[in-house]
Amino acid sequence: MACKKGANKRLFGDDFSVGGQKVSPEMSQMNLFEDDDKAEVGAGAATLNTIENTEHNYIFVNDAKGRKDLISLLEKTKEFAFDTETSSLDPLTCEIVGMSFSTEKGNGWYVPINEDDASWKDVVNEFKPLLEDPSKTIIGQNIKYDIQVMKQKGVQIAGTLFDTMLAHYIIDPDGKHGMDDLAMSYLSYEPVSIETLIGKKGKKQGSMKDLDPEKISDYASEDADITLQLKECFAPEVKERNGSKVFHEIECPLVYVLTDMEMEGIRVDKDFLSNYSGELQKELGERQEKVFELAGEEFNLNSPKQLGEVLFDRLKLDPKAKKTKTGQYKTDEATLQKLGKDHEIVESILDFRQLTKLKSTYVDALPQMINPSTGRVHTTFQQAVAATGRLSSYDPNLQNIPIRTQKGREVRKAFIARSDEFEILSTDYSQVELRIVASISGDEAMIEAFNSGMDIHTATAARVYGITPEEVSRDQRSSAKAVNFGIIYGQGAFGLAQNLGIKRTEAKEIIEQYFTKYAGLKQYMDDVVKKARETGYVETLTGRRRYLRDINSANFTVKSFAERNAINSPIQGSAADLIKIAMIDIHAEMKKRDLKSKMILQVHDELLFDVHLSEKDELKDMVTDLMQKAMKLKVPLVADAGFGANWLEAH
DNA sequence: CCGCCCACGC
DNA sequence: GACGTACGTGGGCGGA
Repeated sequence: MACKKGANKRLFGDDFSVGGQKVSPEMSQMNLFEDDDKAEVGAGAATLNTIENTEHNYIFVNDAKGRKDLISLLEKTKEFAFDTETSSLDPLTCEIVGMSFSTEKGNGWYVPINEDDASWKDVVNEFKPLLEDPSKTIIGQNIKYDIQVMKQKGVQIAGTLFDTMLAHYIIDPDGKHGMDDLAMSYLSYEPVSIETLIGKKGKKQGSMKDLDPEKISDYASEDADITLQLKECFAPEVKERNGSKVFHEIECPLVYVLTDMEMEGIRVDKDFLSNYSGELQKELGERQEKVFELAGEEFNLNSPKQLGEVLFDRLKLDPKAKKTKTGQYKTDEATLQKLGKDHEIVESILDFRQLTKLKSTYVDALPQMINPSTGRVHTTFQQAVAATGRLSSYDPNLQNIPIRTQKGREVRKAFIARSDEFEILSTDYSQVELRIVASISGDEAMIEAFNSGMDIHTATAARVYGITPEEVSRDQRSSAKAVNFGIIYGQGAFGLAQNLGIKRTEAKEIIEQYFTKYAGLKQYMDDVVKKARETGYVETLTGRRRYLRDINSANFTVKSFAERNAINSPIQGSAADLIKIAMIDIHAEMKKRDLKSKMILQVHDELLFDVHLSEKDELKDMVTDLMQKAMKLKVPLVADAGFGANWLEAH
């Protein structure tokens, strides 16, 4: 079968049978298939088929009759691949240029749309009932994008989804999930590149909108065709790898949730940020002057290279200064911190660094990301990037808004409710990863600690130091907290020592005590690594797998890294599964109750809502309840909630 | 344009 | 004794 990773490695010519294909009447434009002009094959080289040498029937549908026939054909099929062509990559502002469909291997239809024509909406509306039919299965590659485009154009896709990108993410989360990569790996096929249509990436790249629709047609139909073929390929593979539940019940339904959250966006207070930018600028100038004065010269303080040379070549602050692998001096926070507090310059440099980061990454960047038509910022959640199963957020990244420092936290005041009839609700899981590790490992002591409702770090300290919870000191609690976190990441004595600023031997003792008291945890960590060695993968609570190819590596460092992944991935991944389930449940319930409030953000263990004042109590109760019930663990799940005019107040 | 360094979150 | 905490995104620098 062509449907196998690495199929592209095989010699050309052994998988050309397209037999068994039904040929529909529409296949009148069949391109004749030539199989004798590509016989030269480099030894071992990948040989890819292309549109030029592959049987296909792609149809350009540019009149009312053609569309009517296509729609009635699609209405008779239970599932089809769907793709949109657009004028840009932003689904909220782009124009739609066309839609393509495929129902079986080798076929495809392209329906051009021109938003400059008065009748463009009529064309879209002809397809509306079909696309809004909840009984269809709609197959797409990164279908969230197409759903958003269509929603923007007034069509609410509602069917069961099969996203080939997400399917491959389930099959191999560490892999690449782009369509071209997938087509080459699994179908031995190299799709027409978008660059042949609109030019190379960069400023000069053209737009689909400016092309002759007929020129787009084959490219677009091919995309739908390939997507359909990938679906055929991935569906059994997902099942084979125990991924049916996480794929069909979590990832695909989540697409609709993320669609709505992204399109909803979040309101950002431009004036507040503009004021704050001024304040930061003022302080930045002061810090920089201070540094230059103490250094005795001016230089680019944003350049780690120049800074390192000033500190270590000129001022000779540390004769044993560490260098990076590229030969520069290390100047990161930990390094500078160690130089000692006696150097006044260090404090000013670190202040400058913090202020620069805040200003450039957040305070100045966010207002520029406000969508002029909604007045809100709309992040994109990536669902197939983090190998553990977590989401990521970009453009802007709203999952790394500062909170640790006072000056950083201020930024959160800029995230505000949509109007004075709304407030922000923040709900977050308490200690979710530790609860999950307690549950997965079955460690009696940790389960008991959570069941007692005690503060977990205090409970841990009491155990490790053999004292009562009341006797636990601040230092003991923070040591215990550091170990608890270290456990999740597979940290060793070295890391813990560094973290706590203690000797390695001390750290080692603490860890040993820890594992004596939480023997079940130690057992879990050993077991999961052993399981990874035997099977080659680890799994989350929903069956989400991560393959760890390096788990038996002869290279100590590489193997150790894989072992830490073996420990961490099921924990982090199960937490990701958990909140995704909660999001799907909450989204469904909000829709069912037809609430005015909206879910707007997810930050790994936290959800953010824009809440109508009339729904405050109802929503808070419903959300925390569904979060806590999302999975049944051996320990209680606890979700906390808070309201505020802005994100800082609510959290 | 891209790799590196650094820093923000969970 | 190696090596030294998981997962991300992004800004600015500096060299190609």
